[in-house]
Amino acid sequence: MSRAEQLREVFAECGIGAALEVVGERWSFLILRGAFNGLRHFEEFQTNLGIARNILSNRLGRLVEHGILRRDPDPADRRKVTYRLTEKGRDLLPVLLSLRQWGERWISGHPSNPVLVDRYTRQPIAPMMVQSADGRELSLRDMEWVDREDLDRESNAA
Amino acid sequence: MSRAEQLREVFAECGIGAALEVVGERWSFLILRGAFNGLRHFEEFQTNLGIARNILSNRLGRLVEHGILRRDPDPADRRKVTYRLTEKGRDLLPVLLSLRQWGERWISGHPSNPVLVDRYTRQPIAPMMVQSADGRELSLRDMEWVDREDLDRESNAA
DNA sequence: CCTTTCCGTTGCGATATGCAACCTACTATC
DNA sequence: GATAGTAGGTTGCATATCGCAACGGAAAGG
Repeated sequence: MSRAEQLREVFAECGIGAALEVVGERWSFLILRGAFNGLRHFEEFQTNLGIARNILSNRLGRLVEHGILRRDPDPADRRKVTYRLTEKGRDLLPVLLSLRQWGERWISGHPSNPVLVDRYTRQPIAPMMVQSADGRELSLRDMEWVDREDLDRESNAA
Repeated sequence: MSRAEQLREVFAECGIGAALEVVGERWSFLILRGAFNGLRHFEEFQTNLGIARNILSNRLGRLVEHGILRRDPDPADRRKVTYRLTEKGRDLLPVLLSLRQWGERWISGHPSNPVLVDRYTRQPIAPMMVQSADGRELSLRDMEWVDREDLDRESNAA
């Protein structure tokens, strides 16, 4: 097995590694943040993020390849191309929000702008947290890592 | 203000960028995954992840610098150094879990091992989701990006 | 002593990124 | 319909980061 294949295994043996293979490169998260905030066109991403054009091109291509963004011609202006989130891409919102809330709390020290609010109550969304199946908030002390097979044996024994 | 300028402001201050400066490099998330799974020693990280030793040294140093890991001598063996998560580091759990769940759902297609369970009910934890302040699950359609000052004006007007 | 283990560091080649210039469609203006 | 400008790239080249293997000091262990 080649070194590259070994690495791929290391990355892929866990959902985190699998996810990072797709969105773990530099700029990918920032491009996605832009997409969630309404950026659609190449030039918008480029000027707003200050990313190098070749890298932006590469990242957009990768995100499209992996089905996270959809690439369509702009019907209003045939020079333009629109990049938008697919469902797979939109489903990354919890990742982005967790990261953002952590950054606000521990690095920048203050909430950033704009705020994501409940459209109807106008209240900012709640902090992301880990919850039990029945909705209680869990801290690390309340949790345990269990091998999947051991867990199956437990439930069979019960 | 032009649309481009509006967008520039949107991105100027954001916790995501701040967070990525600290944990956005290659391997950082995987090292943290290891730490959450109980890895403590340099050699454990190295053999478990297959990461190059110089890079591992660099990343551990950065994570310690930023207060995400604590570096202590091992009282039982003075050759050894233990790296453990600080509170700031443990607070990254929602990020890691969101990423992992996304990877399981959209990339690897199956849950990975081991599973994080509620210590008492033995049930796997719930999927990470975005919630309103009063605990309802929100989808993107239920939410809206609002400028912080506009939001303040809204609440004053009400 | 002598060997092994642990946590790095160093040198060097390979890969990824940044920057500027260039290119091809298409659009807008006159 | 010639000219200029815009959108979305590509290409060449410099720099930064990464991966690998070899080496080193300090502490166990025998």
